[in-house]
Amino acid sequence: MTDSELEKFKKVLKDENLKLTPQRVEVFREVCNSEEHREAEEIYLALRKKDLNVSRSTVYRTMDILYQYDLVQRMDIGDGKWRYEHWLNCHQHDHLICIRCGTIVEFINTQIEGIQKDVAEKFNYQLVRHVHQLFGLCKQCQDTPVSVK
Amino acid sequence: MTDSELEKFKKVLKDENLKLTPQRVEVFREVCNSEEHREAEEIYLALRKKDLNVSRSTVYRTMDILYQYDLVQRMDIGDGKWRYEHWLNCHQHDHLICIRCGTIVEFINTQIEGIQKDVAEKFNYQLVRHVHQLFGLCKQCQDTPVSVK
DNA sequence: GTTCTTATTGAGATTGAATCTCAAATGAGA
DNA sequence: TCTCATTTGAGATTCAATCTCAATAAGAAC
Repeated sequence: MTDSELEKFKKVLKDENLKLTPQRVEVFREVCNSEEHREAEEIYLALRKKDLNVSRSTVYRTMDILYQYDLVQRMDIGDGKWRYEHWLNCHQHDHLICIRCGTIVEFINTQIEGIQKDVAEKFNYQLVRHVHQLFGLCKQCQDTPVSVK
Repeated sequence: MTDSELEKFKKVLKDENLKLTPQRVEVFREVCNSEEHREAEEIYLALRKKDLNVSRSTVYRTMDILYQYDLVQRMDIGDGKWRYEHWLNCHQHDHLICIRCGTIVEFINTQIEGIQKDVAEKFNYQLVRHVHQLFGLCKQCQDTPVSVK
């Protein structure tokens, strides 16, 4: 987490009359310093492991704030859990997800963006956001036989 | 629900050693005869309204079977509930979803399919399925002021 | 049609992620 | 430093979905 990222967070808190607490800073730092796409529970456990004891409730609440004010991105791959990723210097990407091992890879395709705009326009929808996820088997899982119990 | 659709369902049940029960047929019929994208609960209530008393458990279980054997399509728009739609004569479409009123419109764009294949290939993923959802405001919601309580 | 075996149903209990509650603790402005 | 509204933490609650298990019913064999 760079200083400018922290400043951005502080500004949002100030502007929204939210308090700058150590817990909130630790949660934000934890998200910023990882390139993974993690669930709230994983972020909570990562903090505990570092002896930064922020409660589960506070992690969930802070992730909500971060998402609400566009400081993190979140995605739902259909298993009922939000996955969070930092949203710094890397706007506008979509995801390739391995259905066996769960590996998530990001991709950018500017062509699709244009098509999305066309589709929305055609149906008179004012586009706000989109979800575009490709599910498949990553190279490694294609080459690894399914283990038999 | 046409006869051929019912036959298809019967064949799946037979092939999988599953029994043809009146409850399963009613659930399948209910899904086939609607063009909506409904949650299991809504399907359950629709059946009750018609005095076809199939239990909630059975509706959930039957939807699982129907999805598992590709007789229905299901989607997750991020609110923690599966929405089901019949999957007859209309494969391969994606969705435009109004973030205010929830209206769901289907769209087909063959160009995107090609791009998806290219992306998967580039990352060495063997493509299995995809989720592509555009969220925005439908025409009506754009023109309707937000009601104040 | 009858019998038998096994799958299915229904009602309620359980799960698990996320949210809510409320007393105690703590920011931050005065 | 004081004050007060906000935040925290722990546990309770919510809600869709799944599981459990006794009662029921499908459907194969005869």
